[in-house]
Amino acid sequence: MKKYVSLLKRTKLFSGVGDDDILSMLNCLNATVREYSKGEYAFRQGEYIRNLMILAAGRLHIQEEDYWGNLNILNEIRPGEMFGEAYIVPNSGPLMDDVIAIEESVVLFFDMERILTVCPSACPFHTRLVKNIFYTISDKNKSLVQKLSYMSQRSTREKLLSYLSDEAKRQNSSSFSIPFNRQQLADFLSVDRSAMSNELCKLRDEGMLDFHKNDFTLYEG
Amino acid sequence: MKKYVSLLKRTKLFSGVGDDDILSMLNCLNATVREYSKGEYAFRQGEYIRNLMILAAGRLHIQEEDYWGNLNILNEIRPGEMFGEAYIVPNSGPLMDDVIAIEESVVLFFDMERILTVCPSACPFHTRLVKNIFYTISDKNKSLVQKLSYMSQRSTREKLLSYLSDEAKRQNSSSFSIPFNRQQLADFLSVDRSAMSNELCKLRDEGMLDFHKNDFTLYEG
DNA sequence: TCTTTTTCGTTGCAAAAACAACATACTTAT
DNA sequence: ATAAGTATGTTGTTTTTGCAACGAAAAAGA
Repeated sequence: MKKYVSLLKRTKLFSGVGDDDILSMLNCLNATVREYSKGEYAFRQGEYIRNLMILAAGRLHIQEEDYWGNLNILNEIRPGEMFGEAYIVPNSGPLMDDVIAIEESVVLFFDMERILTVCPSACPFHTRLVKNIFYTISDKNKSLVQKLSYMSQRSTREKLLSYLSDEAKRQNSSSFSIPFNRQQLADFLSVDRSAMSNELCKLRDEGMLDFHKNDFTLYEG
Repeated sequence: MKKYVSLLKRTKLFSGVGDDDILSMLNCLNATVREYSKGEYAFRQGEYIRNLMILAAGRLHIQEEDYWGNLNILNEIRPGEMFGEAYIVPNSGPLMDDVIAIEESVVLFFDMERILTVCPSACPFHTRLVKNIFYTISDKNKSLVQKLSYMSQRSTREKLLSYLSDEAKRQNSSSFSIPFNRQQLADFLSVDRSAMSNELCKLRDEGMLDFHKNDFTLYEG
């Protein structure tokens, strides 16, 4: 387990916890390791999950196949990222996705029941851990809600406006940079790149905004 | 505070906690109450939130106005529901939405720091509370991810198929009922009702599924 | 510097969705 | 039972999007 400490201390879950404490917590949380070879399924749709996982190495895809067999990649998990946190809830039902290792991967398993059943005497950093998990999930929640608010707009134009408007708010300025190139932005908003590019230029021509590469400026009506 | 106990025991947050324990926990969590008149803002975009809230009575809308002044209602909060849980994270930045009372409303405030800083000696149900919050957020998270996976489909047809396919999985049967009428389903998937109705009928004519009102059946290819 | 690759805007076309309007079936209230 | 209201399906028109293809600009590499 020792060799994972340096990775874990950089994760959100163990942020602010010292090396020694991480080690004792790994024990406290009943941590176990499993390796997956490329192409192997870590979990399959229909299984029940009872652990919180952190990917230590490799790369995972969370994907689902619909009733008619169409594949859809929902998320890519990279080293240090937590997953499975949404399936810990009792009676949350079986996993609806597949989790597949697209590279040789190493996964750490934590006993979820032990995480939430606090043991302050034995493990002084337990409270910190609970907070960290809580914060991580809250953060994820927030970004999901935001993304949903972009995606629920009907047109490409409205999606763009709500996203850009939000970024302006977030960065507290009508001039700001976005972390996407055009293709990535289109993928993020689930629209066609060329149609989006077209719409952006229309908005520019209408005087609602201006941009140079990833730098945008919004103008008042 | 006593008069809120019967409401609180029915919330997810205090599920499994007895009346007396709820009362002592309200004290432990520094609970406070505030009333809002119809049309009054509980929070405004740009404010910082440091509490977890439960709506005791009335109705709230979480809404946002974009840079150009267009209003968008993101969520409706009903009595017993928790909100603000995503803004507790330190450095999570200011609130991006407005929270407005659309009816005379009563809101309970809980000190978030006290929730996560567990005090097992004084308050035996604290662990239970932490679990409940965790479960609530996880649940919310899960449904957000699911909805996002429907919404990220490009066409109405694909949105329908991914949603219906998921419901079949969830209810573990190719025959199942959905909790929406057509208009609600269209709103949920952010598509036009008549176009969706049209697409449903096409899918039926193609032999992929069948439906009577809210009861659906999916057929193998 | 020159070449290669990637990104971005632009266009035309086909497909799909939004919209509006209406007919029918179904519910609810009286 | 009847009338009013609501939900759903249907159709035609307009608008938007997706798609494919291409050239210019920018970035990355040799």
